[in-house]
Amino acid sequence: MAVGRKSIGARRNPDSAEAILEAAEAVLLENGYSGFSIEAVARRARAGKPTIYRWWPGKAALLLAVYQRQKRDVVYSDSGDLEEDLFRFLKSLFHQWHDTPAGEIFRSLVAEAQSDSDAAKALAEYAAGRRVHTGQLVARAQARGEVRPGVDATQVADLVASYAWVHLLTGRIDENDETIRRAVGYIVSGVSNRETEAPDQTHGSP
Amino acid sequence: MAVGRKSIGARRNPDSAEAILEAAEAVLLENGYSGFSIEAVARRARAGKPTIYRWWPGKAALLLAVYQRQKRDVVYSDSGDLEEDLFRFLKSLFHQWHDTPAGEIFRSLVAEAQSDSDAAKALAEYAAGRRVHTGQLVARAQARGEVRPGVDATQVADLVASYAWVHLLTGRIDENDETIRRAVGYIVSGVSNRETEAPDQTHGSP
Amino acid sequence: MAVGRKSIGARRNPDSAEAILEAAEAVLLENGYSGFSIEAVARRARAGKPTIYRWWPGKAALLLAVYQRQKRDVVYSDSGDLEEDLFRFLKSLFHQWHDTPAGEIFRSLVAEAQSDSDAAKALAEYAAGRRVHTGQLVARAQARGEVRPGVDATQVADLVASYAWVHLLTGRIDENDETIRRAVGYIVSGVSNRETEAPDQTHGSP
Amino acid sequence: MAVGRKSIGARRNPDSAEAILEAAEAVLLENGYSGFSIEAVARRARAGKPTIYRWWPGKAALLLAVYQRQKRDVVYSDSGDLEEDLFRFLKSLFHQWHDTPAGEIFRSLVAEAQSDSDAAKALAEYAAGRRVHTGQLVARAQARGEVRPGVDATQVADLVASYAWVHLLTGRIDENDETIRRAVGYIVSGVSNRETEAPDQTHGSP
DNA sequence: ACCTAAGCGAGACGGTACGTCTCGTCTTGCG
DNA sequence: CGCAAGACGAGACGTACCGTCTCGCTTAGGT
Repeated sequence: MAVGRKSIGARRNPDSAEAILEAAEAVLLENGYSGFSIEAVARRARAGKPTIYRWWPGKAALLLAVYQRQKRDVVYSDSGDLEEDLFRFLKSLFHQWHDTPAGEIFRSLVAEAQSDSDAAKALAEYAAGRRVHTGQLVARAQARGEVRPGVDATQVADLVASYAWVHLLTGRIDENDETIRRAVGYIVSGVSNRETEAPDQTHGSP
Repeated sequence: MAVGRKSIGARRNPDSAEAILEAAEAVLLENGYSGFSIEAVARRARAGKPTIYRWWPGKAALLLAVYQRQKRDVVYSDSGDLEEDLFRFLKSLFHQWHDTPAGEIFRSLVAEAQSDSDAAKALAEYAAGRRVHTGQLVARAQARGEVRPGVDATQVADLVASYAWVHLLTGRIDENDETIRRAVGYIVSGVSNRETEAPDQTHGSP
Repeated sequence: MAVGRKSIGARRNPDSAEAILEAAEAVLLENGYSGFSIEAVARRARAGKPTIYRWWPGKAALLLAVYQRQKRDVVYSDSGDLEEDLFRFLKSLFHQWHDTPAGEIFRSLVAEAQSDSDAAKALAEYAAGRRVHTGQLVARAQARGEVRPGVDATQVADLVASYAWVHLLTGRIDENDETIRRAVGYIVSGVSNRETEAPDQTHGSP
Repeated sequence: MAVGRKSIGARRNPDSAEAILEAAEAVLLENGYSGFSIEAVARRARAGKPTIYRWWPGKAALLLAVYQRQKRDVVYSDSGDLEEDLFRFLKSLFHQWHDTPAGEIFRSLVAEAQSDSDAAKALAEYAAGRRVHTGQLVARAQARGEVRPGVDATQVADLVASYAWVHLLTGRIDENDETIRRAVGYIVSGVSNRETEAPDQTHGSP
């Protein structure tokens, strides 16, 4: 906690930016989105409000910066089985959202995006990027013939991501493995090439 | 617009409640969620703030009431084809969200739920209810053998609803028909019983 | 505490009036003037607000009624010595203000009179009446030749009453006897007929 | 009327304080004590409410500040005759209370002091100071042998001030000269050293 | 014996003010 | 020129009372 941080002359002090982001994350974690205010962040960071506004135009931008600062180490496995890959991806994502500030931050960002157009734009761009990224899992499966050729990989990713988002937004990121796997199964078998298979006899065929 | 609305005795005046909900909806539409405040609603409804607080504990509850007041005439068709039914459902939902205040209200409600636990609880309950409801479409298809026996109808509804929610929250409710139909197709064929079918050659191979 | 008090037909129920005045006094005593509100009185008296407003036009009138309801047993002695009579009067008044709700009530009434013209009018009338009344002490002394003929008895009473009021309003009703007696002495010897007397060598010349 | 008043850095802006006090005085004058509210003052001063609360803890403190801001130029003459001095003092005081906002402000302050202990304390201190101050008139007369040695000058001032206060509080500051002079006469001759005099043949002996 | 008139408790109504919070802007003085 | 600091105008928050209104009830007095 940088105490007595001062100006480093006529230029931007990166320590301040860092302290602000850290404080923002801490405030978000401790008091939730409703307690997240520029004032609170400034107080916590021992920074002046103008210093925050100088670097980020407002709450939304700060929130976004906090989210992007999170090092995202979601697993993008390549087991050779799309269903397994997507399951692991969701598990990893839910785990990250559950055990790190990332979930709270992302929730806040989505909320903010509903009233702030800048945040909305940023979120849309971010989401599109993630869809393409996650879509590569599907595209890979498609390349090895696991998925039918005509399938839109990005849209499959959209379905998976939407499932994850809504679980986050409705407080269901502690969903059990079986349920997650089943959901993934519905999607994967919907795009699968293995037509003869009779997948997902959920509760086990004898 | 009831002018000079007064007390009707020692009990709630439905006119006031109605005027407040109407005003809330109007404020939300005109100024968006960020401009939605109890003060603004009171002003618009020509009601005292305490009158609002008497009936709704806060912003979240009012928002929820406004949403529930919306007469929801989403189409739950029964065409005998699940894919068609779900497509029509999504189309109808997107249309309602796009052309009536419902979309803006629901966006606001989801946002509110990220910081207000009452709203979160209410939203969770509401969402669960809708999943069951929409799930009946799937259950019906299951009953007529269109969907495999082991499939969890509610969870299929969850996938469909999640797709819709995220589209709303990321400003994509003007999604084109083909894309929607494709997404539905992925899910439906994933739970379908018609194993021999080669579904969804989306862009049609000649 | 009259429970379940009801209407007694098409006329005022004295029990209600009584209960209201009693409640008003109690509220004033317990919470002071700042906590004295029609709502609080109604609550305490288990009376409807309109019942209060039906009989008293507002806070001021109620306050006045409460004050007048106090049985005032201020001593108007007739010792044959004006100074003694006035001293006893002040002592009695201070004692009453100190040991009964009367003081708090009167303070409140004076305060109310500064913003409410009805209370002001009522207070003025009341004060004028008291001046005349107390003036009789002086007039009696005048009749027996103790006070000079030209002296305005009412005005003397005014001086004495003013002294008392200001002591009440500035929290000095616990003034010690000697001081009170001295003040009275100044006034009385100012109107006295005994010109040869050298009165009130307070701190005693031997 | 300072328009577009802004912050002048991390310290109090005297313009704001001044504007607030001025507005407070104006509100008090125009709407009386009953119309005197922090909101009204803020509105009139084009100031935010927190700016007021930052500098004054509440209504009472603001009222007191407004009163103290009044430049008090009450006449303290030294004619060599105590009766004349006190008469002129009262005349000057009544005139000030009548023709400037001072009277309304002081009335309000006394009223406030009946429900607010801070105001009560401040008023008590102020009043004590004034008694000492006015007492100097008497002490001076005492020094030149006009007043008996044992007399408590402060207490005489108390009598005079009480007379004035109560006249203010009961709307009698337009009292005629003769009456005022007579009242002063009663007090002065009560403490006078001139024992042979037959003062105050008020309505004239032929 | 019925009817009507008024009082009763209750509590909702449209308002205003309270004192606190955060917003985003502004200006200082130090480094 | 960046920085911490914090005051500024603005306005929303949720609560307390204001004085008015209407309800459903009681009861008495006039018919």
